[in-house]
Amino acid sequence: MCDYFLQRMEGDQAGGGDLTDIVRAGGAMPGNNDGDGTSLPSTAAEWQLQPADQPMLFPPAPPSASPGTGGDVFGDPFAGLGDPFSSDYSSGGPEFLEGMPDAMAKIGFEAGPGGGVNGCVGGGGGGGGGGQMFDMSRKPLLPRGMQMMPAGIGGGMGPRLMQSSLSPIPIRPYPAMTAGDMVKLGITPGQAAGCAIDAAIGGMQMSSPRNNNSGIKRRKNQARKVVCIPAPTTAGSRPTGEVVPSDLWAWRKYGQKPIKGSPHPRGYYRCSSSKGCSARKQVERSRTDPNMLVITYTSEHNHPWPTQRNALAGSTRSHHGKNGGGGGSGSGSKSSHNEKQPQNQNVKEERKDHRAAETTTATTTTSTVTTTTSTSPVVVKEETLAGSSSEAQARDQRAMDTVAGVLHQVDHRELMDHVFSESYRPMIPGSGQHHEDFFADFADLAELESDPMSLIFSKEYMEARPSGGAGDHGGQEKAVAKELDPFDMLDWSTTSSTAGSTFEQGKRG
DNA sequence: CGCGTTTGACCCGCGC
DNA sequence: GCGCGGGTCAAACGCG
Repeated sequence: MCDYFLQRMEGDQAGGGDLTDIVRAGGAMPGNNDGDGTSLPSTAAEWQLQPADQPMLFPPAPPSASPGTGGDVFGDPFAGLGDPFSSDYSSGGPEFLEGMPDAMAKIGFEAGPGGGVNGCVGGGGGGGGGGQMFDMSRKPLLPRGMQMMPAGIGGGMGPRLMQSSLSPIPIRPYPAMTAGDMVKLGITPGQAAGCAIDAAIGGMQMSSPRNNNSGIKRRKNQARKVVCIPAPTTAGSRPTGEVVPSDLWAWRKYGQKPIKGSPHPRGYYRCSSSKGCSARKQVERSRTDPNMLVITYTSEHNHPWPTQRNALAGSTRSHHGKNGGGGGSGSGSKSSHNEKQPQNQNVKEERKDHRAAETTTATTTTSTVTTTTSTSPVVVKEETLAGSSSEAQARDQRAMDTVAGVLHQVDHRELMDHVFSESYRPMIPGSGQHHEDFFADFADLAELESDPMSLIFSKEYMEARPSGGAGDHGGQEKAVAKELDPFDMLDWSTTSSTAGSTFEQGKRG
């Protein structure tokens, strides 16, 4: 991997200064072992306990966690963040901090040399202006508790972890690569891993309907959102290792293609929640870090959250899996539908949809929001392509490859607090439901007998969690967090077993 | 029966 | 204009 990465990185300065906002979302996830057998903490407590100076590889995805898609047309939960990067913070540094919203202020940024924000991927060569993990040209409204990668991948990418100095909520140190790792990867402090995401965005080709029929232009001017998440590897993986995190939308796979230069194929998914919905997403693994999945959301959902009927369609297969997990977390070996949710869960999803559906999405410029939930590091990048170029395409995969390295984590509780705070609450015309109500609904739902929650905590999920758990915070707290954390409701089930040949094949096209 | 995945073929954008 | 690579279509098939 390293060699490959080096090759990829050689001659590439990570996009120079065009690196943009990359925020790492992530958090404790159900502990499980990744392909490397690395045991990872699954709870906040665990994360905390994780020695800051003991870098870990990217944590595997939790069997029941996903980037979440409750927030926007892309099905992204972070859509609720709106466009936090709307204001100008190009100067970064103190100015940046001052103007930074409360959420951001708590992140504990370190003013890097040159006024840049250290801790951000210094795509531009550390500090100062150049690229940065966060696009300082935009106002980063990160959820409280969110923390930037300490010392930044670009600024030093050290193992040391930055704790939110203001947030009482402990920030889990993200098992990020160490400086040494970066070096091995050929990433210099000046090269923001996060740059990758930007690059990926810029160069990634758009998935879109064919021109001849749909009339939708291809590759250009299409809003999309890139989410980098740890790939479920254990409970949520197929025999072959293919893992597909699910979100709250119903997706139907309509294609798969091997991507040149990548050992992993890219899966193409279309929203099946509603006919005529143009929402699509592409799922592929990071070339350099198989444990990371790069999900690109394209187009918008033209409908509210999956209706119970629609969402359920064909979902029984996956949810009534032989493993009986009942929860969608990649239960059956043949669970063909990773993305489907149990009926009960759909109920909740519908509620969530009320707020999610209205989130505006397409941004006119690049904006990346990386947040960290308690269960999974997630990098979200949202942008509208102004155009495509070979150059961008060239950066594409590099971006993805490095995206994993720039994720940041944030306590999911605070994250959600922000996500559902007034600031992030999507404007919902005709909807009088406020976030308080929303949470109330959550609470109510949590109490339901056959509540999705019960499904979420599938057997696999529970088993995957380390028994010891370093449960300093106590199970009760965790439970509460779970109830309030939509992300935990996400399903990380696997796709059908028939796809087992997915990675082996890769000879299509 | 309806939904999903698989997968070969086709189409299109783009670079040369 | 050609070839490559990526994205989509759609028939075949599986599953509950």
